[in-house]
Amino acid sequence: MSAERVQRGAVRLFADRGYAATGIRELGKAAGLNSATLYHYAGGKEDLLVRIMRSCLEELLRAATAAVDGSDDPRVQLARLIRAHVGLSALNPLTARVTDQEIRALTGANRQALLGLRDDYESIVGRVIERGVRTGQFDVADVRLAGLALLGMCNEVANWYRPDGRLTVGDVQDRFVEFAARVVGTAPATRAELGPDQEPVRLACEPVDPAVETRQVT
Amino acid sequence: MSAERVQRGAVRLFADRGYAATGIRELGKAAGLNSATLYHYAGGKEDLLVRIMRSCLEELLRAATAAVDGSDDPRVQLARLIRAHVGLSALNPLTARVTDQEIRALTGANRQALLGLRDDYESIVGRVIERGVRTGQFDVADVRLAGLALLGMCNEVANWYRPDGRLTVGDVQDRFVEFAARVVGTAPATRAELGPDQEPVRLACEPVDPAVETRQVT
Amino acid sequence: MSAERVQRGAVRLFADRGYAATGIRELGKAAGLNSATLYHYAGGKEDLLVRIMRSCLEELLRAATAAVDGSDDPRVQLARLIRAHVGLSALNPLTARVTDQEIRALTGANRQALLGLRDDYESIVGRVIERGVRTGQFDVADVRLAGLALLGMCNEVANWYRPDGRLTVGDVQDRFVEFAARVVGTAPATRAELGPDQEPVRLACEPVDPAVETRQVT
Amino acid sequence: MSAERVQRGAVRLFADRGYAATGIRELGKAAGLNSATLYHYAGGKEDLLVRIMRSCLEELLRAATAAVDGSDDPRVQLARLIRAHVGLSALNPLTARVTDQEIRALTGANRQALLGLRDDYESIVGRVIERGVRTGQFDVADVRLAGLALLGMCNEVANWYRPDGRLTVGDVQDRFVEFAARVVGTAPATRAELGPDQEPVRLACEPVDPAVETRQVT
DNA sequence: GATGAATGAGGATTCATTCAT
DNA sequence: GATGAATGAATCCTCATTCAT
Repeated sequence: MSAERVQRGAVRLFADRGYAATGIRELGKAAGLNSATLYHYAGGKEDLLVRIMRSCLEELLRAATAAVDGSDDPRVQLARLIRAHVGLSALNPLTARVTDQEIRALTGANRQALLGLRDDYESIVGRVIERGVRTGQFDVADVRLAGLALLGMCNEVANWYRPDGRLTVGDVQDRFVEFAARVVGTAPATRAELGPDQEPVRLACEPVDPAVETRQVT
Repeated sequence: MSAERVQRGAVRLFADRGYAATGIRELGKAAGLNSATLYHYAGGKEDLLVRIMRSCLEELLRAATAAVDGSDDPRVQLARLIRAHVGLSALNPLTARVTDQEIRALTGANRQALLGLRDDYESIVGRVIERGVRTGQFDVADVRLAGLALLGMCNEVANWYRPDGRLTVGDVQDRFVEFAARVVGTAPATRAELGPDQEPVRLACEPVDPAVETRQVT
Repeated sequence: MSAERVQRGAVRLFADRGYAATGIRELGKAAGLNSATLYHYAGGKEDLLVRIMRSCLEELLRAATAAVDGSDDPRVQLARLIRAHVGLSALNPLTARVTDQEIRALTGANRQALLGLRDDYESIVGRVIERGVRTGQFDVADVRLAGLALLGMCNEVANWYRPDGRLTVGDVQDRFVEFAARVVGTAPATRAELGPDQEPVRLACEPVDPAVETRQVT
Repeated sequence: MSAERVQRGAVRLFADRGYAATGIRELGKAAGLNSATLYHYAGGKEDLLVRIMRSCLEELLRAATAAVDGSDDPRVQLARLIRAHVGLSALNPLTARVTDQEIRALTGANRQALLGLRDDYESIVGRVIERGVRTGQFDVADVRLAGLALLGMCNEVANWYRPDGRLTVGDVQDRFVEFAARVVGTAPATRAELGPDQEPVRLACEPVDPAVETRQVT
């Protein structure tokens, strides 16, 4: 399908140069299309970006909801959230990077809608920490700050993870679950507690060979 | 001095819209200058960005070096590093954000030079963790990952800290020192161990009233 | 028949926005067709315009010829000409407007052909005035100017007449016959002199509900 | 002054091809400027058109007001109005044509504003006819229609008058004053009644050598 | 008879930059 | 030190048109 080829080319370029610095002709060339034809599939540059970001945020939100719904134990919920976030970011680093950095490029209703999705996700994380603190399982002085620290940690995974690097997605998930547990002052949930692993989803818009310059994990 | 007014206006706009999306006439207007006059002070758009980023990275590097030089104890070094990084980011959130996000906008030698500065800083952090692990004070399974987690946490401070928010710079520094200590599996250095506080530097290019849309800490 | 639906949609759009400002996709949408299908019926944008204008000018010419042929009395001929022109314009205001204003949009042979038709019509009017002056029935200082004044008066009917307004087509015809007679310094021909009324023709390309913004007669 | 050269070139092209069919690059070339430089002077294509049309309508309105203010006699007022309208159209045929035909090209507030000016002018004409009818000097069955006929006659002057043709501006004014008087059923005001002649204004935006294809008076 | 896909050319506008004043 | 004028190149996007299906 051609619409996906367009998106994949766009994600690579947006991740590399940034949305504003990427021209429509470049986007066309990356998809093997005339720049005019691109409008047939994508309907404008911002629409293209919106669709990419929306697919990423909606999947993140879906995965986060599933993570929280599967258990009542904040320790387990937190571990699953981290696994979901890290997994999605590591499996789709370019899409995740674009989604994280280019919200400012959106205008009007598009911006509001996607900011809303992002806020929805972040408040899921916040509520899990709150509950952990209430149950006494977590030990955090400032719930809001702890959430921001965790989100920061996870968000940046997309900036350095490389599929062809030293670490598998599972490795990074495991380590980050531990980091997160430590940040909130609890023991990481065990594999047994987590239940069957939720495979992170590979997004249709994520380029297959992310040969993009980035900080590589070695 | 007018060159500083130019930089401050530029930082605000770059942080808000991004470098590529900011026009040189906007930069001029923000500084109260004709766009042609701007070339007198800043000598082109990329030069302007380079100077901003260089001042930020050099200060970060200076502060990190000072942090490490003042002690041999990895716990103390880590705490001081975190305080420096968080302090600089929180006191200069717009500049820090631009510095973190716009390296990709640079070309040729400028890019290489600033990537070099960033790597220099990151390797200081890496070495401190390594030493902590070697001395047995830190408990980390993967040194590289721990460094990335800490850097991620700290880098994103610039994305949400607000001077007029609920928390002082010192508050955030204190909490993040604790988070960092937990991530590497150690106890945070006490105030006494840290010695006299190194005041974070307010950069000349940081706008005074950062009334810029961002995720606010509440 | 679909070709007529295409023409009707085109006339409305051309009359509203102008030929050059109307896109071929708009034309398609107005006819409920894909823009490619439109080529099947109309064979290109200019062809579409030519056919519209030609049908209007040919009808005008036909009606003018019939008006002149029916009598030898310049007073009667003039009255019939005016009735024909005003009737056609009022019954087909959108088509008439397009025909009057968009000759400049035509190229090459198309332009020459339609300019020819228009000139043919105008010289019929001119000859009637000339004859009236020669017979002493008309009192005009400058034949050419009188013709231009009459044509101007009648041409603009298409710019303000509204079928759903206060006046019927017949009303306007009657008044304009009187105006024209006065301009050339004669008494208007009576109904009896005119003979059986020639009903103005409703063109196939004229949209049925001319809900187009125009100066309304109130 | 360069801004006038821009306007003059624009008027010629707009009158010739129409606003929508005229490209910005053509406008630039006609003024001997790069298309980008044109924005320096004119600030966009629509702005350029608006300024042209406004100058024409404002002058028309000014002249009409002066015509009416100078006398209480509807016959005199009418004659002066016609002289003003015809004079302005004949002295500035290209500008007048553009002003008359391109209102539809305007958008939003621009359109409203200029439609307002046009309506103001037309209602001046309407009121003069009304008064003439009330005083019994004019003999018209339908005031509104008489006004439309007069306006139509005068408006089209811009479509055929040529400065280098057979007739002077004064000739056309004289004849049209007579036509108008006849249309409303009165005797034309004499030169003595009219008082000192109001010279029609040559607009700054009217091209000096109107070598533009048009119906020539011969 | 109808259409989605495709394209080169061109639409208006803004770009970063230079330079004479 | 400061600026208005100027420009070629680039911006995003729409144009009219063709053609395989």
